[in-house]
Amino acid sequence: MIEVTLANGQQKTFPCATTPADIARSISERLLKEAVVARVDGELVDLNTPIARDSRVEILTRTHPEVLDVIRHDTAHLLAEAAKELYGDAIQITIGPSIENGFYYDIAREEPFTPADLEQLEARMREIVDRDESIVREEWDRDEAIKFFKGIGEHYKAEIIEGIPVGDVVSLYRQGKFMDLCRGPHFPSTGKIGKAFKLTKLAGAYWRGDSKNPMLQRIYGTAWASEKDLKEHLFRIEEAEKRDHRKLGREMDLFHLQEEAMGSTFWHPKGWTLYRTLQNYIRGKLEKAGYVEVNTPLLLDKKLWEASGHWDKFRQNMFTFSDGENTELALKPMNCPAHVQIFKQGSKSYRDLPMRMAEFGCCHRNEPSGALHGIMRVRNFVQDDAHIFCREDQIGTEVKKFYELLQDVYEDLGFSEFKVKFSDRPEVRAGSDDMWDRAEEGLKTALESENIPYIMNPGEGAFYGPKVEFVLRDALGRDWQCGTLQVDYVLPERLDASYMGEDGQKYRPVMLHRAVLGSLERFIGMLIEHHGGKFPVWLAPVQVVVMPITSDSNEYGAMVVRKLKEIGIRVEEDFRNEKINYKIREHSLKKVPYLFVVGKKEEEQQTVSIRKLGGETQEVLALSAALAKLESEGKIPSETIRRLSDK
RNA sequence: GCCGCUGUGGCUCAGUGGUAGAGCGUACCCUUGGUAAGGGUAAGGUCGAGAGUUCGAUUCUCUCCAGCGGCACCA
Repeated sequence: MIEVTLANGQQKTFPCATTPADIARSISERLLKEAVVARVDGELVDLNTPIARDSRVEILTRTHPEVLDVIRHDTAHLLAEAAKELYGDAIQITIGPSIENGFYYDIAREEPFTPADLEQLEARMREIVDRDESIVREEWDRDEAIKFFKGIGEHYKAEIIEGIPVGDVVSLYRQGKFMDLCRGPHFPSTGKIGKAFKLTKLAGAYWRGDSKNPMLQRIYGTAWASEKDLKEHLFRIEEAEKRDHRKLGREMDLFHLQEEAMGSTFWHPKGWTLYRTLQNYIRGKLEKAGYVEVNTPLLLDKKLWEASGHWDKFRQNMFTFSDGENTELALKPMNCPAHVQIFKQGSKSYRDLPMRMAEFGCCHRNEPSGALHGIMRVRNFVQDDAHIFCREDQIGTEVKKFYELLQDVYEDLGFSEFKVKFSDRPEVRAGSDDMWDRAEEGLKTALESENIPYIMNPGEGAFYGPKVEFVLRDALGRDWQCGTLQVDYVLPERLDASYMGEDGQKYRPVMLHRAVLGSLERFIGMLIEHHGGKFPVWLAPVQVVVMPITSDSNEYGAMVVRKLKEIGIRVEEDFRNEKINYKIREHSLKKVPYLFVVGKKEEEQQTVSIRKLGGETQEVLALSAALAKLESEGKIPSETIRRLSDK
């Protein structure tokens, strides 16, 4: 007999090898009917997994949040079964995990799948749900399983099992005539999976994620616990499409891209205003945080990149050419080596440290064509880059100061949430293990002493040092890695930077690479999507449009425009011979935060009728009050630094 | 770079083996209208580029380019 503790704390005894299904039945027929998987001592298992010892058992139904993953995984199996039924030996199945919002299955097939195939597959998946096939776990000997999958022509599956140690037992799941290698758990039958799923897209994907391997066809799908959840998800996708920065960039006349300059941005007047506003905002913050701004050459001799180590690792992603004489040059892909050159001019003393050197550095990287994406991933971009040259014992304070700056900026820009990721040494790297130990330790200590919670991101550091990444969550719940902070002992060594210490000896400075926004292009793309184009007033490229009701009020309107310009508001006038409805609609679609309507009444009383973007009503304010309102709302929020400590 | 899809006026998109159409936008005219589209007229296209099949290609085939969705990459 075993003793089972239920979720409500109740204890019951059952015969040995009782299954969660038996337990559910003992509680109520209804629970048995609704049960889909169980959690035994913290681990999710099938309903018919025998329980061998005293355990805590929780019976889960489909509405439990952890079950969603199982639903998605089950749906992936439905897809594989449907595909085998429809295409048989013409395909091989490989892997099909659950992912955020859904699942995918990678399938090997000569012929490409078409959207029509997706419809067929989806219809067949629904049939399999209707058939309500039992899903049964079987334990196989490893070698037997390999033989089995080879026998049915599933060589990818066989290859996966070959990676499992000899003598191990592998679990297979059988549903109808379909067998798949799988760890589980799964629902007891296909009928319970439900039909709140949809196949969404087709894509290529490399076998085992390696570009040297053959390419498989990946079918993506989304799956949910209920039809309602599915609908909501599809609605969210539609909303995201409406906010696409490429679409809004065009509609709001911010920028454009074209073939002749692929991967580079043509900033239109309004977009450039936005860009400059953001840049000036950051510039103000940096100045108050004790940075100095510099500017360095775009073109640098290849020798410098060889010395820094970038040539070795990134040459294929650099734009290089000869000057026609003896020199090979590269467009800088980043600013660090150039900043070291400035540091090296003259001799530096420990008294000069920390030296915080910032640059809105214009970088070029020859990104693979398939990587380009709107203005989010481009070949020509500007970073809000800076390098802090400091002593090792100053790392902690500098990390703290940077973190404060970062929090301050993110808050101003309308982000309330961000995550911190810690990336440690990658496989291919520069510098000794000893150096990496020190760099990783120093950075971790700095984070921990500031009580900054972080998650590990193993092996993802830069080639010269460990990296902290700051990941913003936008209004649609998507994550964007923006800020970064990297500790680097390698470059100062390689490029021979030094300072004189208190004892008159030469020392190597440590270099902290850091950015708050990352690439301005990418950040602006993200800002556009985060705000759906409806920027806070201080960022909006056009803050106010003044529009007279009839041409009789043009003169008064022009005066209002003049007054707004005098106080530095970005204002446009719309004196066209159009109805007020038409103008309201047009400028609302262009997402102008404030529309000032002026007519006879306003002129007589020296007021303006204000319509705020998204509002249904209007507010009539004295002109002087309206000016004061805009002046305060339109101000760049860098006037005060809230949490920044003094140097 | 790899796999798939797409490429028609400024934008969104129809369409056809016999060299093209709509809506919006633009220009002009009428309209002076109080908070999300007033009316009329007109202009505007080498149908992504090149080659091939054909009497004839925007349409079919091939190559290339770019965009889109993924994968790989991301100092």
